[in-house]
This record gives sequence, C-alpha cells and structure tokens, in this order.
Amino acid sequence: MSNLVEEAIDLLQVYGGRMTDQRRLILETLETLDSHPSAEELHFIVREQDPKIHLSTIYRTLRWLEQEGLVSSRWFEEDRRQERFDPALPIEHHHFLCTQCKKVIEFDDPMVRSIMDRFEEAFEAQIKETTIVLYGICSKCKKKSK
Amino acid sequence: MSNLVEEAIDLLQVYGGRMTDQRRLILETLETLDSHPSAEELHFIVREQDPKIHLSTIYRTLRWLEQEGLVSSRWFEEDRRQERFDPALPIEHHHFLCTQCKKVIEFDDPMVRSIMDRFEEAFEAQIKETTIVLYGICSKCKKKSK
DNA sequence: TTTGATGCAAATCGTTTGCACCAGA
DNA sequence: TCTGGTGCAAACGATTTGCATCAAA
Repeated sequence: MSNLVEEAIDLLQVYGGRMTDQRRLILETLETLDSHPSAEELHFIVREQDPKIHLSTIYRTLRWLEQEGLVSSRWFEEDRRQERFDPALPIEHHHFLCTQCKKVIEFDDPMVRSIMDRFEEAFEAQIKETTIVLYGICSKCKKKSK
Repeated sequence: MSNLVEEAIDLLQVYGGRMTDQRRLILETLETLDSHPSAEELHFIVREQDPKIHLSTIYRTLRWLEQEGLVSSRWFEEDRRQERFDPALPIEHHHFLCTQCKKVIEFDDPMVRSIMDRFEEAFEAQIKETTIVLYGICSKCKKKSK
C-alpha cells in the first residue's frame, strides 16, 4: 500500500474520518505521479479509474491533506493560474520548472541559507520562509530541441 | 512630470495611442507608491482623485504597461491570490515581503547567480528565469513587536 | 471627425461551499 | 444506524471581455 494512504489512515484513526475509495485513489495517484499536478490534471488522471469522481472531491481531499501536512501546494508562473500539489517533503527544498515539458525538479543548495543570512543582516529582518523557483529547459528538452 | 508618464507618452507616440486622464493618474500613482499594490488596492487609491475610474481600466492600463515593459507583476503567497504590480526595474532582482506590514523590499545577491549555475551544471539544464521571495518580518515590525 | 479608451455589465477561470444523498465504520 | 464524504450546482474572488459611449488627437 502506498505510503500516503498509510499515513492518511493513521490520521483518520486519530481524528475519526473515513477512508473512501475516492480518497484512496487520489492518494495513490498523487504518490505515483512524481509530477506536481494541478487539481484539474489530477482530476483528469483519476477519472480513468473512477469516471464519476468530482473535481470538488479532488479539491476537498487535497485541502484536507494539506492541512494535515501530507501534501503541499505552490504557484508557478504559468499561463494558467493553477495551484499545484505534491506529497509534502519533510525537508526544505526549492523548485525548477521546465517551461517546455512542465517537469518539476526539487532541489536544495546550502547557498540559499547564505542568501537568507545576508539579507537578514543587511536589512535587520527576520526571514521565516523562502521560495525559489528556477524556470528553464531541462536536460531532456535541451537534447530534443537540437 | 513623472518618469513613467514620460515613458508612456514616448510609447504612445510610437504606437499611436492616447494619454488619458485615467492613464496619467494610474501611472503617477504607481510611481509615487513604492509599494507593490494589487489592482484593487491601486483602484482604491486612484479613486480618491477620480471616483468614477473603473477597476477594468486599472487592469487594462496595467496590462498595457506590462506588455510595454514599464510595469512588472508577480504573485506572493498571501491569503488573497492577487497579482501585484510595480514599475519594472531594468535589473534582475528579488523580493522580500514583510508578512506583518506587507512592505516589499527589492534586493539582489550575487549568490543567486551561483545557485543558478550550480543547478544548471548538476542537472544539465538551462535556466532562463529565477524568482526568489523571502517572507519574514522587517526591521520596523521587529522593533514594534517588542 | 475619427478611432482608441472608458465604464459598465456580463463572461471566464480556478476554487469553494451548501445541500441532499450515499456509504464507510 | 449514524454521520462524515460525495456529487452536483451554485457561489465566489480575481481578472478579462464585448459593447455602447466618450473624448483625445
């Protein structure tokens, strides 16, 4: 069984909710995807398994998971202003978005910490959170375009 | 006369548009503000001078300026999902948002370039654009909260 | 006078919500 | 059985658009 489903079941035991077919499907799909789908994209995919599942169920499930810390969401600068969702990683990380194939790569770099420290010092501010998104072309798309 | 208004007039001479009272007001306001207002906030402010000005005029003017490169827009992670606008700076830069007073500080750091270079090398990717937003408390708010 | 810009209302897009019904526990 | 979850439709907030009218050039 998928990790997310297990974690969700644990939550349900604590808070007294139910593991429905829809929730299970959404969780399993989200886990196997390794992309950062929008609610609409996720809806499109899970519909292959359950054609009756409603977009509002996708949203409700994602919001529930987000609140429980199992899923996180973010905005990239794209034509369509859609929120994108992925299983939450325990460690801080940043994102690269391939503007061609929409692939997302998660990364980290110790220099991010340095940038934060330097800003805090220069402006006497206190940083709580940092979001970095790199936009460009991934290696696969680079090769293809030749 | 404000810089933005002048630049806009130059554009109009090239492309054959008109400098209206509404456009002038929006441009002048945007320049004096030195915040990063949403269309709605800007609307609220210019309404003091011209109570009849319509929100759609704000949007149309901002989109026009954006297309001409005089204004740039971005999204911060806030409760309301509003686009924020400011006069475009010629140099690449990043943003700090004080989550308390909503003040925005623009900054740059040569390390950003290093992060991009390192990512490009590690993933054989090509970065075209980078957005960094630091969220935290500015020096003023830090002092206040004591 | 000509035609580009405006105000207004209606449309659109992504997301949320109220409610009657359904189905896990 | 009981009550939390679902599907559906309608509401919502931010932004865009069509159109009749207005006003810069």
